[in-house]
Amino acid sequence: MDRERLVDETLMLLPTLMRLVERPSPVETGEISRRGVATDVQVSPGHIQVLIALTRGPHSVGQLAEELDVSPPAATQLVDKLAEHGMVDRHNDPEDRRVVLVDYVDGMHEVARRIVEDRRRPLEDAMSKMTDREALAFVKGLRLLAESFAAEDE
Amino acid sequence: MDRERLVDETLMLLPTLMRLVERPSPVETGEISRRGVATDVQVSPGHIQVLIALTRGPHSVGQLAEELDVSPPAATQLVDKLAEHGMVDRHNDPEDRRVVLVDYVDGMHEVARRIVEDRRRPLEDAMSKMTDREALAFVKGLRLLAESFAAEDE
DNA sequence: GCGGTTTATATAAGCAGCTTAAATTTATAG
DNA sequence: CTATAAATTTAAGCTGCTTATATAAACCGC
Repeated sequence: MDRERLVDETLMLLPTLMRLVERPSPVETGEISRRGVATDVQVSPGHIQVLIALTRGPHSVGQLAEELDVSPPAATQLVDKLAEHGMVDRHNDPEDRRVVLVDYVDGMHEVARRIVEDRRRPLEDAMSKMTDREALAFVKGLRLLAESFAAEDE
Repeated sequence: MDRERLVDETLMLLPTLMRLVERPSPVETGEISRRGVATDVQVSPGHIQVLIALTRGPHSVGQLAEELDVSPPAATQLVDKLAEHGMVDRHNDPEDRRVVLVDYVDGMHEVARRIVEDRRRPLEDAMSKMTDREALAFVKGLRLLAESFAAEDE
């Protein structure tokens, strides 16, 4: 098969997709405002990642950095903004007072679920046009690509 | 099938993949320096997109902006940098002197091919671990996702 | 042909999200 | 009990985008 064409198409598609994903959707901020959170909230993909990670329980800043594959300062920043908007809370780990545990503010679990839900919509739309096999292959491809690029810079 | 899990995994994977793709690979800049172009060249994904687009012939700045789905100033910037490094050239379209046609500098076609080749490597690695069906499904997924996100902001 | 509008590009200013380097606080080890 | 290491934060800086504005060329109705 002509892999070369597929590779080139991916090289063209990926950055464009990246820009689209980053591009703040006006709909989204509208949705959020309707829920009583500040109108001008900017939920970036990184923030969504944090919100999703927290559904699996509280995380330290370092764990978040590792899970998202960003530097610790970047994780701090993400948490900062979510905390500003009252979505998450920091408290010290009693076991090791250096670590900062991040968790949802009481009651915000549900709000987070709905914010993530908004972000999920375009993905669900896209996946609805794939067969099960295709959807699985797509996610597998993302995983392989992430591994491959990660391997590149050691 | 459990699409919800796939969607969530994608929401976690995509931003991380984006960061990895953006992350300048030290190897790459080294490769480039060996070819006589300045050592500190930073070939971003956007620049790669331009180089690939130009393999299909000269493009106006506006055409590049449209093809990469970026604003015209962003396209100007991308061309600026490639021109600084002597990769591409601007000349006026004789048919319409407002449009700036961008094309490879004489002899740089081959250099561009090799620069793109470097960028292609991690993708080829990843795709080598997929079946033909999977590779096709993966690219189809990227296309669908791009369409879906593009549809979101009108 | 001639003013007024549209189109293609460029310049300017600004912002978001990352990075590395340095500072701070707490834990650990000898 | 001091020296070192680890977790987080602060600070500074860079890149790649954006919108708003400027400039030059083309087009259009008359």
